[in-house]
Amino acid sequence: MRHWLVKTEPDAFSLDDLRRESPALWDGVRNYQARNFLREMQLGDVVLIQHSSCKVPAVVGLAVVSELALPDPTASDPEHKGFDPRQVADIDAGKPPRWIAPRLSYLRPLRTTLPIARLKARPELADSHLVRRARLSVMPLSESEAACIASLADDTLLP
DNA sequence: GCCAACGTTGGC
DNA sequence: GCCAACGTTGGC
Repeated sequence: MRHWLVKTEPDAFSLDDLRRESPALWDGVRNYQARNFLREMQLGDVVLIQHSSCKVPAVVGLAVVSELALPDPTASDPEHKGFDPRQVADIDAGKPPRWIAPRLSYLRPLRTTLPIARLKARPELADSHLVRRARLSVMPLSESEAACIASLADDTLLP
């Protein structure tokens, strides 16, 4: 079982929104590195939800991967902001969809929410994607990184 | 709202 | 295939 971290803007879709709408399609990813990580997700993997572009950016809760990478419907919708005509072309050509979305099921809030600033200060996380890769919206956590976060959050990070 | 750190686009 | 211009993300 792997741990992942995903970012979401709470004004658009918060952890509470996920709780109410669980399970929810995690759509809208339009970055190839993030997409590749979405492809690697396995059923039962635990996903840390991080609120971004808000007052206190922080890891706030947990979800679990409950359905694997589906074609992202928002990429096929011309009315949608994330529309990408190449998605339609891929599907018409019988190719794997360019943009995908897993389904995530709400688990729980962290007992202790973890502001990003606090995580960035931790030497154990200095080499993590979280600290090193700006703007990446989906990333894996190593076992040691997950253990560090589990300790800080006073949570097992287990389903 | 600023701006650094990216990723993407398109002319050549 | 290079790279300048441009757009976006997201912490601060």
